[in-house]
Amino acid sequence: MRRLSIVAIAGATGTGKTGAALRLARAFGAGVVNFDSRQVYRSIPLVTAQPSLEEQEVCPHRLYGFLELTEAMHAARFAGLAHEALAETADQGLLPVLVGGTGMYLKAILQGLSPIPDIDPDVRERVLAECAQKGSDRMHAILVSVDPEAAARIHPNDSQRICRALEVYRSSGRPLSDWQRQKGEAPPYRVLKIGLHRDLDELTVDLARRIDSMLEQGALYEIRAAWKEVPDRTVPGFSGIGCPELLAHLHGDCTLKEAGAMWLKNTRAYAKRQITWFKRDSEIIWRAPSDLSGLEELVGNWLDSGEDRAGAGENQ
RNA sequence: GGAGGGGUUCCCGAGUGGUCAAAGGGAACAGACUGUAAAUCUGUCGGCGGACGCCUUCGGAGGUUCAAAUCCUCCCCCCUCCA
Repeated sequence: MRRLSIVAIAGATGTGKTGAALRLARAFGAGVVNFDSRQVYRSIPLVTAQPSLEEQEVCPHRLYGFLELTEAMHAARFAGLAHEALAETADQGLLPVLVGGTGMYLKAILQGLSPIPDIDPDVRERVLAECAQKGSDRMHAILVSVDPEAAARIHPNDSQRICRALEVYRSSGRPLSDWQRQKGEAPPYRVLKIGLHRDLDELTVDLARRIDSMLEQGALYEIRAAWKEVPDRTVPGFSGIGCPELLAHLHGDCTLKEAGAMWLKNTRAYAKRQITWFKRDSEIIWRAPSDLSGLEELVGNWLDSGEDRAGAGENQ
């Protein structure tokens, strides 16, 4: 992997990351690489707030809207795709700019993941079935006996992580905690992390506005079409906020107004989780979306300082 | 006008003499997080104090009782039904 200089723009949903990225595209000739776990789905660009076609015309955009609703994504797979996309962007002579809101994906890209092998699908299915039957408490007790270290870290109610740990053990024959001792390899990137932060209450006002605007632009129509394509609510693509709410309305379970209220509530809660995640990252340089005036200077200086040290050619 | 039902902590909602600052859910706040991560999960959640505790709270005002959100009286408001 080459030593690329890349900019990462992080922040909660609706803080204007796309806009900030386009500023960099205009100023430096950048290419955007997504790191958002839901914006990868093809059939639901509006509901997942993918950059519009006009926005995507400003510069090359990668890893948006390429996946079928039925297909699952996960951090390791995404990181692999992102490395390719970053390299391709650099090959075009553009500054790669990672943009997104999935903290774990960004971490997987920038720090790497432990080299845990893929899980045998049969094992996975059996574990999930067993958990559904026995409940997370008893599954946790089982985990204690095979991987006490992981069990100590995972709460007995956290069925998702308990199942993951058990899957890894049963599928690979080694405890998850054992695998995780081997840290992932961080790529040799030189990274500038920029975070966009807004007060949550202020952000919520805009999130409400954005939902109204999505509905005006045909979010309901988009979901109806997606449902026609894949009439299954449990499919990975429909797990993004907005989908379950709109599907509930389409099935007559609630009014559109109620669906909108739920959508907003869930989006706000999600934004809160994103803020919690990113604020722990001490490498992030925070900016207010209302004042991005120094952004180009910040990035420009950072690029210059890197060239001095690493010499020419690192970026092309 | 008559007959019922109801007003509970930010919201919904349990609670019908003590074990009630009051179940449960939601919201909110704080947090965790290496392969589902827009997921999953945790803690706090009337005020003050380290705990024991003290103070304020269950529409309002009185009363009964050692003790009331819970019983009685009157008053205010809401809903349903009959007129």
